[in-house]
Order: sequence, then structure tokens, then C-alpha cells
Amino acid sequence: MTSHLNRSLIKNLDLFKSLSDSALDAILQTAQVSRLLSGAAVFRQGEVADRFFVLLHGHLKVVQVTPDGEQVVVRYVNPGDVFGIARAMRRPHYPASTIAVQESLALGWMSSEWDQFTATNLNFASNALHTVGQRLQDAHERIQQLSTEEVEQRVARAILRLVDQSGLQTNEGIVIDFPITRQDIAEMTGTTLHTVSRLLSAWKDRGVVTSGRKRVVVCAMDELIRLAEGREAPAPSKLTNRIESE
Amino acid sequence: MTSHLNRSLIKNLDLFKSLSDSALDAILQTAQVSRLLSGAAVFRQGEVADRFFVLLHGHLKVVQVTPDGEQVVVRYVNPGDVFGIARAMRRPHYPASTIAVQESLALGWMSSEWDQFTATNLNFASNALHTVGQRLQDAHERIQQLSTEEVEQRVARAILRLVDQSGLQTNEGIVIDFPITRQDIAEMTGTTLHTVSRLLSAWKDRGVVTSGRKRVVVCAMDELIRLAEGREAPAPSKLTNRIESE
DNA sequence: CGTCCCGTTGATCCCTATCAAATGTAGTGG
DNA sequence: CCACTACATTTGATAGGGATCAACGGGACG
Repeated sequence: MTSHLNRSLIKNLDLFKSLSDSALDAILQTAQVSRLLSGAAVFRQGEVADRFFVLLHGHLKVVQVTPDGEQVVVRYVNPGDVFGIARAMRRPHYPASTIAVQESLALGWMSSEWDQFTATNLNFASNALHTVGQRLQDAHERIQQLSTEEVEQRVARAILRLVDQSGLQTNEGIVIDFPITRQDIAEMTGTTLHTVSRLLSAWKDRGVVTSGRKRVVVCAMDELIRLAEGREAPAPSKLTNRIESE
Repeated sequence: MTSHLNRSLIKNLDLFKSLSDSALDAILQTAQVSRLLSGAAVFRQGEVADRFFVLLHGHLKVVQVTPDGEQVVVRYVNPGDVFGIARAMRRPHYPASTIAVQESLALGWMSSEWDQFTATNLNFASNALHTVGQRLQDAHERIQQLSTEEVEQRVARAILRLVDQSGLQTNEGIVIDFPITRQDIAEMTGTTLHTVSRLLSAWKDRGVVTSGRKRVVVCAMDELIRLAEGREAPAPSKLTNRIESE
């Protein structure tokens, strides 16, 4: 009799790439399933990092709170991503909280098993290094943006990143397929919800996006890319005029 | 007959912690020494990441330039630090340039040897993960600061970090023991050299620091810490008044 | 001893945070 | 099904922190 956890669930995930079937089975043996309601925390900043996870379905956000209570969104976790691997970096506590922004499903292991995994399979540690390297790269990009770019560019880039990771083509444009507020976007870009709201409103007027409560849809990718690169909108040509412009 | 490269040079470095003596010797066999003059680049952003290094002596700065030519200082490399390990994270090119800010000495290996090292010694990959994890943590802290703190706090923190890593106690205070310009500090904190200069001038007037050309000395750590935490200077009490006030 | 770099300082402006208040939208319980 | 409530969003007014522009001063090094 087989477990309801199927090898195929994880065999294509980055972390487990090129592991043997038997290794995968052994790993699944010790996995625990976490079902998460929207708003539920998988773990909280400061807790002992006793488990690590892979997200199978849904979306999580990783947030850090500063000493004086301000929040920063570190990143969003997408299906297939590993998270909570603080212990593998010899960090005894989670440096941030991870919270489901929609109903989600994750697989978890005890941190103590990490060494087991890496010892059994040489690729495992290398894969983890690859993942963390990617994150480091992302973090540096963000530092660069916070240091040198204006708010509008940063917000445009943040939305492009979200679209890239979780964009869903619909007939009104590409929608970010999980709930996200102005406040969230502000916490990703180092600005305020007010400024984000103003930007989205302005963009909506120009037909670049549509947006509603916890919802953002990109209508004109090209235009958004232009904004992200700091080039202002070109002088509005007759061709790009919108129909209902007066 | 023994090489002039001595095992003791590297045996205490984080990356090589808990490697056997024979492993260390094998590693040293393939090392190349780089002598660097101030201003010399070890490698440049965008080049193929064909080598990785350990800094033995001196100081380097890691800088990224944005598409439109602005620079960001990613971090300073201190003696004992590994750098240039892009390839280990499966990144084919160096994401930043690394430049000596004073005469320095580094040990380098071909990137292709990395796999050799990790295969031979299980701790190696784990140590690397630890190092990169530390950097990720640092990057996130910086993102947090850029997102939520004011310039004065950020500059104060940057200087505290430098003091922490490379502070040297002298009779006029703790000096940062390598050359660093206002521009450099600005590029670490996402501000301009003008603002940094104004801040240092103001701090000098208050007796918190002394500074000169490419030189920063911290006189009152406690005061700087206060600034870094966002608490403004307390109402100047009679006890803390400086002699030549008035 | 001149020239380049680095640092200082003033004046001005503008982006964006902040304060404030109204409107809109989903969910809930009677 | 509607009233009530909590939370999201929008939008206006205002102020201020820093960037930017501009010019000068000073030390180091060839």
C-alpha cells in the first residue's frame, strides 16, 4: 500500500532535482503535510527553526518586522519553493514570519533531517546553495533598486516580478493570481500604501493596469516595463490614445 | 621541501573549518596567490566566474553598477572572507566587481575545483551555505533599513558595521582601518556624498566622530549607537557639554 | 608646486511621507 | 436579505527630508 504522498509531487522541484527515486521515497517517508488557511502562519520570526518546508500549492508571504513594528515583505513563496531553511544556514531561529495569503499546502521536515539528506545525496547541498544564491542575487537587486531608483520604478518592478512568478493570463490582462493589498506592495518597495494607491490609480487612468480590492491586473506589459526602466511614458501618440479619452 | 603557502594561513577560515590537514594541503596545492595594489580589480561584474578567492590581507569592496551607471557598494571583504563564489551558486558570471581599496593579498582557485572540494569534504558545502546564509541575512537587514529608516540612521549603522568588522582602537577613538570616502559611504547607504558629508560634519561638531580625507574615527560609540537606533540625541545635559562650546 | 581628488557648505526644489477624511467592498449575523 | 462592521482603497492638503545644483577650500601626490 502506498502513501497518498506521491513521488511526482516533489521530483521536479529544484531542491530535489536529480535525486534517485529511492532517495525521493525515503525523503517522503518523513514528510509531514501542512494545510494552511489564508492568514495562518507556518512559523513566526524568532521561533526556533525546527522545520523546513516545500510549498506545494498556494502562496505565502515572508515578512520581517522591525524593532519599531514596521513590516517589510521579504518575498513571496510560490509553489515549488523551499522555505524555512534557516537551520541549514546554521541560524537557530527563523529570521522572518511566513504567512499564507491564500489557502495553501506545504510539505515539512524536521530540521534535524537536513543533515541526513545532504549526507545521503551530494546534490542536495549544492541545490540548496543554488537556491540561496538566487535569493541573495534577488536581495542585491532590491538593494540596488531601493538605493538608486524612484518609487514609481520600484513599484513597477515589484509588480512585474509578481506577474513573472504568478501571472495568469485572462481576457482583461495578466492578473496576479493571489490576493495582494496596496499595503503589501508598499512593504515590498519601501513606500506607503498611499503612494502605491496613487500610482495604481494613475496607471489605471492610463490603461496600464486594472485593479480592485486585493487585486492587480496588468493590461499593458510594455508600458509597465518602460516605467520600470525609468523611461517616462512617451508623448501620447494618436495610436495609443484610449477610446474614451473625452 | 614545503611551499611558502602555509596550512595555518587558511585552517582557521570559516570556509575551511574542520577540514583535515591533508585536505587542507591538497587544497593549498592548487591555490594561486594574487597580490593586489590599491584600486586593482580582482574581477569585474559580468566576467565569467572562473575563479573564487579567499582574502588573506587587506580590504576589498564589492560594487555593482546599475544599467544607468550608478554604483552600489554591496559589501566590504575582510581578511578571512571568501569571495567570488558565484559559480558555486551556478551563476556563470560575477554579479559585481571586486576592487582592492588598499594593498591586499588573496588566494584563488579555479571554479572548476569547487566540485572537487565539496566532493572530497562534506563540510565544505555546508560551510559555504552558512556563509551565503549570513550574507543573505545581511542583505535582508539592509533592505529593511533602506525601506524603513532615515538616512541618518542608515549612515550611523553603516559606520557601526564597518567599525565592527574593521575597527582599530586608537587614542583618538576607533578608526576604520582602511581608506573610505564619503562617496563610498553614500553608496553603502543609498544616499549622496553631500548628505554623508553634512552628517559627518554635524557629528564632528557634536564630538561623535572625527574624520578626514578617506578616514573616519568614531569617538563616541554610545552616541552613534543611539543615532543608529533612531533615538535622537538627548537634550544636551551639562555633563556632556564639550569644553569649547561657545 | 601645480593638479587632481576629496570634502565642505550654501541655496533651492521636488518627491513622497504624513495627516486627515471620505468612499467602497467583502463578510457576518440577525 | 439587509444592516452592520471591519478592512481596503482613494484622494486632498501640507510639510519636510534629502537630492540636486553650484562653488569653493584643502590635502595628497607626482
